[in-house]
Amino acid sequence: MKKRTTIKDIARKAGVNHSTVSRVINENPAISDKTKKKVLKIMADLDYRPNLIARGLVKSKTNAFALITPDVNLHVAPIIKGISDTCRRLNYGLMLFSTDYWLEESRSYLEVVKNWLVDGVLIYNVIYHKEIPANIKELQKEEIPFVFLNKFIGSGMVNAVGINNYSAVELAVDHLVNIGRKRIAVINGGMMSVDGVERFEGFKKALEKHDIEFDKRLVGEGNFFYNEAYEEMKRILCLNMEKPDAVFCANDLMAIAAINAIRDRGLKIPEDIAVVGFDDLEAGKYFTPALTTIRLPQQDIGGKAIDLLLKIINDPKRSVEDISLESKLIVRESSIK
Amino acid sequence: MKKRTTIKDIARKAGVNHSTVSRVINENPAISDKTKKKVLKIMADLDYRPNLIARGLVKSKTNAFALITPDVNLHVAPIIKGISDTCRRLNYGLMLFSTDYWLEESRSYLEVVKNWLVDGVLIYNVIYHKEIPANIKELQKEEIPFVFLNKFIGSGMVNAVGINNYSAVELAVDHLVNIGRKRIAVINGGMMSVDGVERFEGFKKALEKHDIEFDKRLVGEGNFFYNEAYEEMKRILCLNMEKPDAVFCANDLMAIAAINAIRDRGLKIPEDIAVVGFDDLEAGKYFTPALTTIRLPQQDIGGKAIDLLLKIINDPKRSVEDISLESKLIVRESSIK
DNA sequence: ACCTAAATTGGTAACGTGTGCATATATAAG
DNA sequence: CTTATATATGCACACGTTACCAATTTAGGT
Repeated sequence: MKKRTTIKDIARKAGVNHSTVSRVINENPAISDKTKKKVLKIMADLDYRPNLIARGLVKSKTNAFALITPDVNLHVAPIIKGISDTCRRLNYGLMLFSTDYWLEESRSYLEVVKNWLVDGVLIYNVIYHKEIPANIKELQKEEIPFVFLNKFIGSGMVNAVGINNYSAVELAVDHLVNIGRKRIAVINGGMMSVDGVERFEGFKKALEKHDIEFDKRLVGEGNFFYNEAYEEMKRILCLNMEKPDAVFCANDLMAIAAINAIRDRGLKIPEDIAVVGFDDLEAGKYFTPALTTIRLPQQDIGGKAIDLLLKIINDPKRSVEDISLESKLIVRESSIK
Repeated sequence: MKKRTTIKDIARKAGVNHSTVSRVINENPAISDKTKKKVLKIMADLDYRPNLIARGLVKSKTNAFALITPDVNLHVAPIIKGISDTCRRLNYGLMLFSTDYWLEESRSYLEVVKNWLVDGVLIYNVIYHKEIPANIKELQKEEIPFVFLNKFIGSGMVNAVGINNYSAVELAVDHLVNIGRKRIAVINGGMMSVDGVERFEGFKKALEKHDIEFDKRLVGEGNFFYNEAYEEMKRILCLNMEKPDAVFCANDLMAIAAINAIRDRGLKIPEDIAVVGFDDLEAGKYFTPALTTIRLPQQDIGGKAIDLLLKIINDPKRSVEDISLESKLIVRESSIK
C-alpha cells in the first residue's frame, strides 16, 4: 500500500506546525481564518484523511462498535442491517463477530472485545438464561459498555433492546380468539432459546387472559425447524380427543410445517384449523393459504440499541434500561373467519 | 472504561524494560527462558491483551478486513457468514459496511477504506458493469488490496471470487431438457444486476447448446421480486401461441410467483409446465410442489475470497485471478418427469 | 508609540507497541 | 584470568494524532 499523507505532510506544505493542522481538523476556534483556509486547501489537494488508528490510540476511542452474534442468517440479517445502517449514519464503524455458537458459553465475550478495541458492544444471543452468565459479569466488571439484543428484556439486569415476545404472542392469540377459536394448539420453538421460552410463556399468559384453559396435550415441542414441527403437529392431530381449531407456531417455518401436516391429514385451513406463524418470512405471503404471522421490528432494534449504547458511554453510571419493541399482526388467509 | 494493562505495567512488575516484554509477546528468540517465563506469568496474572490499535499504528497493519455490501439480507447473509467465519479462524477482524446502495456509484469505496484502516477490502456489489468503474480504478491506484465478490468473474480485470452463473443455469436447463422439455420460458432478474444479466446470458447459451431456438416471446422481464414475475408469467401464458412446457426463473421468489401464476391459470406443475428456481430458499422445499432449484455455494465464497485477499497482500504484484465456484442442482417435485 | 490583553501559533509530551542499535551480562576459548 | 564471542537486555525513537503550556503575534486602548 502507498504511504498515506499525514498531518505532518500538510504542515510542511503549509509552513505551519502540525499541531496547527490538527486544530484545523478538529475545528478548534483558536485559529485564524487565513491559515485555516490555507490548510484546508492543502488538505483537499492532497486528499488527506485522518488516520483513525492514531487518533484512536491517543483518544482511546475508536469510533467503532462490535456486534457479537452466534450466526448470520436470515433472522439476524435485518438486525445487522439496522445496526449497520445506524452506524453509517453516525459515522461509526462496525466490527462483526460471528461466533458460530461456540462462544455462547465457553469463551468470554471479552476475548474479542478486549482484543479489538471498540467503544461498545452489542450482543445478540439466543440461548436462554435466567441469570446473567459469568462472562457478562466480567464485562460489567471491566466497565465495557454493552447492550443485549433480544435477551434479558424486562429483566432489569442489564441494558437490553429487543422485541416484546409476550405482547407479540398476545396479538396472535387475541386474533385467533377474535375469529372464534377457543381450542388453540401451539408448536413451540424449544426451551433452550430465549424466543422459544418467551413465546411459550406469552402463549400461556394470553390463554389465561381469555379464560381459556391451557391443555398440555395441545403443545407440540418444536425447535424452530420444519421436521419436528411437522411431526408434532401430526401427533397432536392424531390424539384421541377433540381436535384443535387453531394453532400458533413460534415461527413461520414451523407454521408452514403445521399447514402441511394439517393438509396431509385431510383438514382444511383455515376452516378446520387456523394457523398463525411468527417472523413474517417473505415467502409466507405467497403460500396457499397465505400465512398469518407476526411482523417483528427487527430493523429498529439496531437504532435503539445504538442509541442506548451511546447513552451508556456518555454516562456510564446511569441505571440499566431495557427497551422492548412492539410487533405487528399480519392477517392473511391462514386465519380468516 | 477501566484502564487496560499495558506492556509497561508488565515490564514494571517484572523489573524489565518494556521492549523485553514486547519481545516475549512477539516470540523473539533473543530472550532468556527465565525472564520469558517470568514475563509470561505476569502477563497471565494481569490478563494482559495487546492493544491492537497501538500495534496497528506502528506496523500499519490492523489485522482486519472490510466488507462493503449494498445490503444485508437473506441473500447476503450466507456470504457474510462465510467471510466472518473465515476471519475468526484466521484471527482477523471484520468491519462491515452496509451502504444501502447509495455507495454503488456516487461515492468512492475509498471513503470508508481510507478512513478505517484495514488490510484489505471485500466488495460485494450487485450492479452490472461492463467496465471497471472509476472508483475501483482509484482503489487500484492507491494499491489497496481488494477482491470483488460475485462480479467481474471471468473478466480478468480484477481479483474476484463468485459463483459461476453460466454453468449454474446450464445445470437447470440441462435438467429441463433431460426431462423432455423443449419450450422453455425464462423469468429474468433484471438487466441492472450482474446476476440478472449473467443468468439470462447463461440461459441463452444453454438453449443454444441443446439446439433449442431462443424465443423472445418466452422471456419475462422480472426484477427478482414476486409481483412483476407473477405478472410476466401470466402474460406469457396468455399469449396466443404454443404454451411453454417449462420455465426457468432467475431466483426462487420469482419461481414461486411463476408457480402461483401457472396454477391460477389452471395449469398443472410439473405436468404442464415444469418450474426451476435459483438460490435454494429454505422455504422452497416446503411448497407444494416442492421447488426444484440451484443451490449456490455462498458460504464458500468468503473463504476463497479471503484466501485470495491474503495472497494479494503478500504479493501485491501478482497477476489478477478470479475464482468461479460451481453450484448444485436440487431436483424436487416442481420439475420431475 | 507603548502597554496589556487577547488571539494565534509552536513546541513537546503522550497514547501503547515495535525495532535497530548500543550496552551489559554470561559463556567459551585460550 | 584475560580476551573474544554469544546471548540478553536496555535505550531511544518511531508510528500519526491530540492536548497542554509556553511563546509569539496581533489588536485595542491610552
